[in-house]
Amino acid sequence: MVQDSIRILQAQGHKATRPRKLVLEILEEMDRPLSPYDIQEVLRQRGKYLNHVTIYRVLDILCSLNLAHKMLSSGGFVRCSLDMVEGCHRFMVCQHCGAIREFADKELCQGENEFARNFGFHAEHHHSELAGLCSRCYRK
Amino acid sequence: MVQDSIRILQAQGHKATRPRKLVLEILEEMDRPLSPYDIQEVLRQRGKYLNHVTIYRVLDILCSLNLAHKMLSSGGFVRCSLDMVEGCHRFMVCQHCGAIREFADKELCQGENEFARNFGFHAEHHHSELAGLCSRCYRK
DNA sequence: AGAGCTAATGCAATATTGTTGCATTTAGCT
DNA sequence: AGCTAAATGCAACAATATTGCATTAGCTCT
Repeated sequence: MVQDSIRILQAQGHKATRPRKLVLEILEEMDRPLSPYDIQEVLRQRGKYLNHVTIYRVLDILCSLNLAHKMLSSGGFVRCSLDMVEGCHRFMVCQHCGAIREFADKELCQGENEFARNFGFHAEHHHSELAGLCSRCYRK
Repeated sequence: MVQDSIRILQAQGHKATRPRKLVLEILEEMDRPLSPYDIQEVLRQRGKYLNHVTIYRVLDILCSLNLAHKMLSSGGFVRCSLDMVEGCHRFMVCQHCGAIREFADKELCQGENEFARNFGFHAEHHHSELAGLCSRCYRK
């Protein structure tokens, strides 16, 4: 999976560097959003080091290629777990445990687009966050 | 309009203070998101002063009562221009001029809820931002 | 494999954004 | 007018993010 992302990076003319691999690995393992400093801390615990500026820059690129997303409510980053619907990024955010789950749906986007069009607005991409409880936390 | 918000504040046991009125006035006039420091700057230009901490605290309250919203993409705040659909906050964000337009729609929420339910997720509120071009900017 | 070129990193400094504790002030009540 | 709890301002600090520049390290081409 990290390999896939690396290949996409390279296809876009970016290099396959150690920091990029490390950041991708961390995001891969986590199902909750991590801030750049969180990522730095996780790495530190594993005896590895990256400057936070580097992490910011890696995340910028990943986001620009939709390989990661910045969660708006928390400011943290998650890796993109889909690649299906262009410009449609929807997330369920568990308010209790912080877990993230991404989904996408063309019909929802069309619905939003239609609504927007009525106001003369031309939508290009959608980012939606649903706050609530994941199945695990709901049971309690 | 500011008066309406003030009344809601009071109904919730909050006081009708000068800082709260000032912040509401500024948000009222703007159709784009303002950061707390932006608000402070606008006030300064009018010869008024509020501590930024105060502005943060006012905005916290306004958001908790849904009288304002924090725009996730920019971090800025806008006043709430609706009060129709509980827990449904959708925004068109013009990428060119920064203008914001809020909307809400029960069906969209039901659609998202249904999707979530299939993953065992129980959604409580929705915050969606559509990036694109407003009618004015689209024409260019 | 090694050399060269350019992109990427690390560092230091700084800017921006957000938070906390506490003394002082003020809105709303009697 | 006076009382009291709530709200503000201040100061200090914490967290997050950005910039310029010297150094390093991927990648390409022998």
